[in-house]
Amino acid sequence: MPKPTLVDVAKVAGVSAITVSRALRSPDMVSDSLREKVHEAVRETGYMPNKSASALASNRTRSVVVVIPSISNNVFTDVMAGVAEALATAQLTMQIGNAGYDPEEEERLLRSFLNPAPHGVILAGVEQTPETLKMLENVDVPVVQIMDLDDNPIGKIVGFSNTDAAEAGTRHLVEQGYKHIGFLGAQMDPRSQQRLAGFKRALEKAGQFDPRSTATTNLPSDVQMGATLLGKLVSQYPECDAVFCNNDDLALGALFECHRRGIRVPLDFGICGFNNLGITGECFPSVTTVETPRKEIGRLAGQILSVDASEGYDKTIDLGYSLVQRESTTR
Amino acid sequence: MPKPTLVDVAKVAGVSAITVSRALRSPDMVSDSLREKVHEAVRETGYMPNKSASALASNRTRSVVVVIPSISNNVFTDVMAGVAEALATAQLTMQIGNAGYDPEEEERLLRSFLNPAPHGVILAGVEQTPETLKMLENVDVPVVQIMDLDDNPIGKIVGFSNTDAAEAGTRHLVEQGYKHIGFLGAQMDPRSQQRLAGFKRALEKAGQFDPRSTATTNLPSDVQMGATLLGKLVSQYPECDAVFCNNDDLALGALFECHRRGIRVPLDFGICGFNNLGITGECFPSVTTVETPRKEIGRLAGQILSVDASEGYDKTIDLGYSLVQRESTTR
DNA sequence: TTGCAAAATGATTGCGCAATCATTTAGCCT
DNA sequence: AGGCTAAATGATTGCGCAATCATTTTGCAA
Repeated sequence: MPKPTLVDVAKVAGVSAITVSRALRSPDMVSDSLREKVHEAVRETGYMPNKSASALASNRTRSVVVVIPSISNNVFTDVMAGVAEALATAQLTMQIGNAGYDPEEEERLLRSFLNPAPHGVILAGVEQTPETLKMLENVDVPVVQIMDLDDNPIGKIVGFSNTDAAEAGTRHLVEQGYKHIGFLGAQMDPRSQQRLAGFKRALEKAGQFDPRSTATTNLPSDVQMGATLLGKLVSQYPECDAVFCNNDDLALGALFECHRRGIRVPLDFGICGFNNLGITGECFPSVTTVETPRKEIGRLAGQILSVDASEGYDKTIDLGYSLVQRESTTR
Repeated sequence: MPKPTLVDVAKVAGVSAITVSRALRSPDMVSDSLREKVHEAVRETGYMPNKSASALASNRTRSVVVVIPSISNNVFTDVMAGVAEALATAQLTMQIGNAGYDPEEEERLLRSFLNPAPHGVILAGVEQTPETLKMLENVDVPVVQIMDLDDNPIGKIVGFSNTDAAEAGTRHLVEQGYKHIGFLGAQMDPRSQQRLAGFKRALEKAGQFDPRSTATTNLPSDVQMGATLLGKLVSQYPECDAVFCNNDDLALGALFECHRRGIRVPLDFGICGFNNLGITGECFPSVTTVETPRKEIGRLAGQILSVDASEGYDKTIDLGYSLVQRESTTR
């Protein structure tokens, strides 16, 4: 028994194939009785639409392409969860591409994903190659960039100001009275660079910036790297009495390294993270961090691509951030 | 300028369309000179194959469907990363389905993903509904189950024995001299139940099992829940002096709660986790855990589905586990 | 050279659906 | 009832590719 097609359903329902197609896709265009008959026939035959045929005929898929820098970074899995949630209600599926923080790879992935044109595209950041921009223009597919802000996005952009967020976190350390504040950063992608800029801005405003204060690497970011970088920082900047971390993994690594070295947090040393992953609120001492609306960003990006006319949304949507003060900076 | 098709490339190369198709898909079937000409024409036109048309004509996609219980669980993101890695080399893409620990939802997702037939399917565990099994049989698509073992998988199965792994972790606590060992578990899916069974087996063998020793919930598992469950455990089983946790998030939550309560780890209380997420090796004290080969499982599952004849692989592949002893159980 | 098999290339067809255009039916006014 | 418009339904076509079968070319032995 081969898979039933529209024609098979049509035969059972006693109507034409195109009517079945319409009954399923645009229910309001057919009469009530017919719609019921068609649904009955669908149930009877176990019909499932062939997505390839649909895509080929309409030159559009029901799939949103999401290209993220890393599949194992909690930040992006939160985003993905939000996207998935939003798309589910619109009967759309999600195609994940893992670009590994490389715009060229992003371009390669997109190229392979754009024929046939997907329903929409979600990209991280604004660092697309010129070829990518050209490609997206040619295909005429709705694009939402995420995790950043820009006055001139490809389509729409949903995110927050990494610079401002990092500045807020750093300023908080200043306000808590820390005098020699350092910065830890790994996987220094453009958004990390923005956060570094925000860090510098806060310290320059406070007249506290020291050129020895930043310890960064382009290696992947994880808890262990946080410990390593903290070691690097205190050896190059011994007076250092607090640190703003580019993300929570680094912050946790720094915290644990402080434990190991007998540095008292927050008394001798303040720590501020970035993102507000769940664990920062639970560990001991709990870690102050800048909360970012990751899931909400994903959800909104998915929503924007779900509706036909996304005109209701602004071109640039700033979902903001908020400082979550906890024990690691409260002395 | 519309997207170039095979015919356009063929015109430029001065050959027939089907030859272009062959030159791209089965390079050994065409002469060297022709292959070169075709590639040149592809470059010149910027041709990208239309995946829908290809899938429709061949009744197969180049996409592997991965249905996992949770998109925000680190365990499964590690698996996904492994799958993605393996598929990339075979020019296959990955379609993610998020089943939310619900076999019915898994069935719904699969139903929508199976027309046209994907290149392969990866499913977590062995708890598929009867309808799911029937569907998969009808479609005749290669299936790899993961994260568990079974003598009679749908196709192949790659994983480890959750029962044995948990027994090993619990036995380690026994061997370290802990006398009243408890169990923490959240999101009690079938694999968690197996781990609970392994826990009980170890304690019964040691003659130490106490019915008050298990604190579980069906709520989602996270660090906070670990803290909550530890509280529950010590109140219902005050003599408790060690705990085996169903996963590392719970173990970390338990560890932090011990800090808060002034319980000394490992001296007064031993903690063993499950999975060996990176952070367990870094926190203070570092946490003993049972390492599971998550990424390797994903990679192997992807590999099996990448090759045409997966006959080289056993039906059931046990990738094992290993105990990683750290400070939290070393007194 | 001829003959023949193997290798290389080509022509035709249909996959299942949606876009487009065509036709029928229902609803309503005069 | 006749005439009209809008709503509902149908027929035809082609999307771009790969499967299938057909034809041409090449290599090589006798």
